Amino acid sequence: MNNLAILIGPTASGKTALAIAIAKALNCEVISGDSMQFYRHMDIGTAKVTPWEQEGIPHHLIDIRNPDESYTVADFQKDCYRLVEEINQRGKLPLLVGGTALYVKAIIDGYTFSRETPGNDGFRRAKAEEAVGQAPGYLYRQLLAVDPAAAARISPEDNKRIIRALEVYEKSGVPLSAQAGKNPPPYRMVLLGIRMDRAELYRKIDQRVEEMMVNGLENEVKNLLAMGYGRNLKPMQGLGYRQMTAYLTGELSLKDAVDLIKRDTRHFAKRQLTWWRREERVHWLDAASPNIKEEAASYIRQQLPEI
RNA sequence: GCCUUGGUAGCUCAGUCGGUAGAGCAGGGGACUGAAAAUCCCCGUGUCGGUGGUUCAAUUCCGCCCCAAGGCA
Repeated sequence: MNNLAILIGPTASGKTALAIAIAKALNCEVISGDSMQFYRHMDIGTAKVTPWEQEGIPHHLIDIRNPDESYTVADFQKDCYRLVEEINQRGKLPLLVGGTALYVKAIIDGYTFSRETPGNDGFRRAKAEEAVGQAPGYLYRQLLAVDPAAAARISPEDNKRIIRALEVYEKSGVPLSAQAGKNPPPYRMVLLGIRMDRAELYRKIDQRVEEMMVNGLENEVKNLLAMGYGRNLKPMQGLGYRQMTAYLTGELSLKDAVDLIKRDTRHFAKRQLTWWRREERVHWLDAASPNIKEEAASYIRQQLPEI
């Protein structure tokens, strides 16, 4: 049976460093579960592990797409399952390190994505335009008609989810609610989470944003724009990139842009916490503990005795 | 020293023609199945600067005091 260790925690909580320590102690290869680190040329704003920091530990699913190439949860799930297999075959332990909770959940719960309906930008744009000028709830009423079960779980204001549900129905003929299920992989899994005092977390976030500025976030975004990667691309709407683009086009002062990055990152961290707060499978480690590395490694050893 | 304008939620401010007050932001909680660092939902009691007075009733009107900003000297 394949083993899989997973490390989760909000942004700036210290996942990267802890992952390296665990990997060295337990002979791991790291699989990145971060929806922004898939993209090349986006290093500073995503706080991507540098080659130096990797200390020779293999890292997967980093720098695998250009910013204008799509890479979805379903793609990730497929790649991650494959990697878990391969790494186990090498006699090593895969360590999934995730900031993007949806992606990690897709792995550990085995989300079953609808087969024939990958995202279709054309459809989405057309749907969004169709709703312009219509009464509120226009798209939601369409969804109620074709997939009431999905509609019941989606807010009438949440147009992105409404459009996706309509997309699945119209492209496949099968309601989203009838396709979305779970099929967890038969792995022996250990799930570790980093817990940090909220005020401390927010201080770390502010500090990290300042460091990104010193490290040249502005130039990184300038280069992306110069390469032709515009603000409409998904990864360019990520934290740091969106606000810096607004600064570079003169819509924000530098100070306002930096303040917004900090604020939006705090909001993001808060949302990340919501995903895991009541997840009983997580074994929480205190970020303030001086022995966190040893605690992490020994917990994994204890849960996966045969590694 | 005098004049003016302010002092209301953590911040910026609105408001009460006298019946103890509400927005935005911050902050908190939640949802999440092919955009997810995205998207969306819910949560507002605070000596209304202090102190006297008028009044059945003052955060609101009046006096004095304190603080801040601007102006005149």
